[in-house]
Amino acid sequence: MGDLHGQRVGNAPAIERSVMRLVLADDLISVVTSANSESDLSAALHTATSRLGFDHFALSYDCRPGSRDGTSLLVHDYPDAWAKLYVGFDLGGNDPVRRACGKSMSGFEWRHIENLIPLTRGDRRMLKVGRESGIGDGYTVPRHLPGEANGSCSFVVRPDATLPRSMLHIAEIVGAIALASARKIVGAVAPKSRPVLSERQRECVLWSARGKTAAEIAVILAISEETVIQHLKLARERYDVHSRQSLVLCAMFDGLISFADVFHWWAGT
Amino acid sequence: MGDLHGQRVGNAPAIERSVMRLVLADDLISVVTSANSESDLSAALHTATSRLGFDHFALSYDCRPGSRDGTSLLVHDYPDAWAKLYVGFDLGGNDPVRRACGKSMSGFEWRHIENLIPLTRGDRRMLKVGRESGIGDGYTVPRHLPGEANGSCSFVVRPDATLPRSMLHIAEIVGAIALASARKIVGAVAPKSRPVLSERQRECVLWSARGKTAAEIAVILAISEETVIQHLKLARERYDVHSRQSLVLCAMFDGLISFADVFHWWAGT
DNA sequence: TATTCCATCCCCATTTCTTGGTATGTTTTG
DNA sequence: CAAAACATACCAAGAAATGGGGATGGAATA
Repeated sequence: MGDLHGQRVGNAPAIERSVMRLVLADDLISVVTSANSESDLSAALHTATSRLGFDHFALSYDCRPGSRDGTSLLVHDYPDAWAKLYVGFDLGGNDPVRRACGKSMSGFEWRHIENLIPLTRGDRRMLKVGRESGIGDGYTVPRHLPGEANGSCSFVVRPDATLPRSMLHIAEIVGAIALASARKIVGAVAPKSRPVLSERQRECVLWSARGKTAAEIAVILAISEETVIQHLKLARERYDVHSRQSLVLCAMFDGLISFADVFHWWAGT
Repeated sequence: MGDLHGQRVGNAPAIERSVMRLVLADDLISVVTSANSESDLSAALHTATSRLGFDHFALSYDCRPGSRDGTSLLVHDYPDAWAKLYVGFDLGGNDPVRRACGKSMSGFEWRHIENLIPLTRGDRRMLKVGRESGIGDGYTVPRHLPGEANGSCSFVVRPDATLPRSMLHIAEIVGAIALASARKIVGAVAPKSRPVLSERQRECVLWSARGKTAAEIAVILAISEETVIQHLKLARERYDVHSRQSLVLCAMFDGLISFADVFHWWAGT
């Protein structure tokens, strides 16, 4: 084996551990990927949690962040004491981990949470109560779909234990896949035959989303203003909506235009 | 991942490949993590790209409008032909990969892009032109921070090559870390500079997003139409936009309203 | 306590959008 | 090939949105 890309691989036990980690990762990934129901997902995460060296997990997926009657999914195996406190006092709205999720693109250790958000006294009190209820340090994988959903998947150890640091990257992948599965489960967004706009219609909608008027779009696309109006008219009829706001939203929901399309252009101007 | 799952300890070449992959992953992660400038990041991604078995990479990171300096970052090593076409014809606004980023929580293969968004003829044409310019299949890792930024990191192979599937999970991690580094380089946006709408303003924007006119919103909220117009006016000024389309998009990007807010209401009415 | 922000209401001039038509030539597709 | 879809262009009436002025009372906050 020896020298790989300039790095010594190390001794035999190290190799064995590496192989074990990778095989473990592949195993867990396939298990979590195949989860097609809430109970499947819970079982898969339970398995992953213990085999990665954690004590607890919690996955939450909210289609409507901050609202009440939205589709949401919460699976966890937290100690009863903590679960009761958390749900009973609606601590979710004040959870610093949850807040930190909005500030990170990838997984983070709870011990480093102050690098992401400032902690208030209430936050520290909450973390302390958590420790008293069996919740120690943790690693949380956040994911966001602007305008659609927020989710997080946390792997947690007991108060007297330390995070299995060599497993964090695997936890990151497993967590991400678990969230994708969660989205599949609650979303169940069937790829139905949606009304697709023609290319020209899409362009007009995009420029409209960027805040341009029909006259401006006409100049940009080098066509008549009447033609632009016609394209937008037909596009509205396709979606059966009567305003540009709704038209833009429909096009965005269908993935015909994206935030990046709009904001990137804004940034470059 | 099924192809990975089949690999088992006991097969010497398989073990070697596994160890190589892990060592490679650890190696690349530390290289990409330590990137502290645009050129660092470019070099790190260049290394990662070739060692993962890809031919090209492209990372883009876009901050939301309103943030001051360095609102976006783009590093890539695409062939000149494609880069010139892409920039010259402003193909970014039509890029289906970019659009698909808004619909996925984790990395996706370009060949499966139709599972995420519908492809128009123009999209297919663009992909075809890409292939003629040396851009084949790819794997893109998207990340979103509501109200702050969108980013994506793509790893691409030549048209005649196939994606190194066993490396995709490592690509996912490397891509995520690269985006985190990009965020570090560009600089996190101060959250207080973000315009926040008042509750009433937000309500008006939401009903506007649902396709209601000012007069209708007035009836719904039981206030004067003039008041509704005033709320929307102030909201537009906060975001410095001049159309309801843009206003709705800004509010949605900031997480003040969501697709669920709009479409669930549509569904339930 | 003073100031700022919020919610509410009003007016007016101008621009833009929506809706209803019609029309011609090209491209795609069954 | 024929039918359908697309891109282009035009007209006209009425509805809606935008941008510019104001004004009041209350709540929060510094």
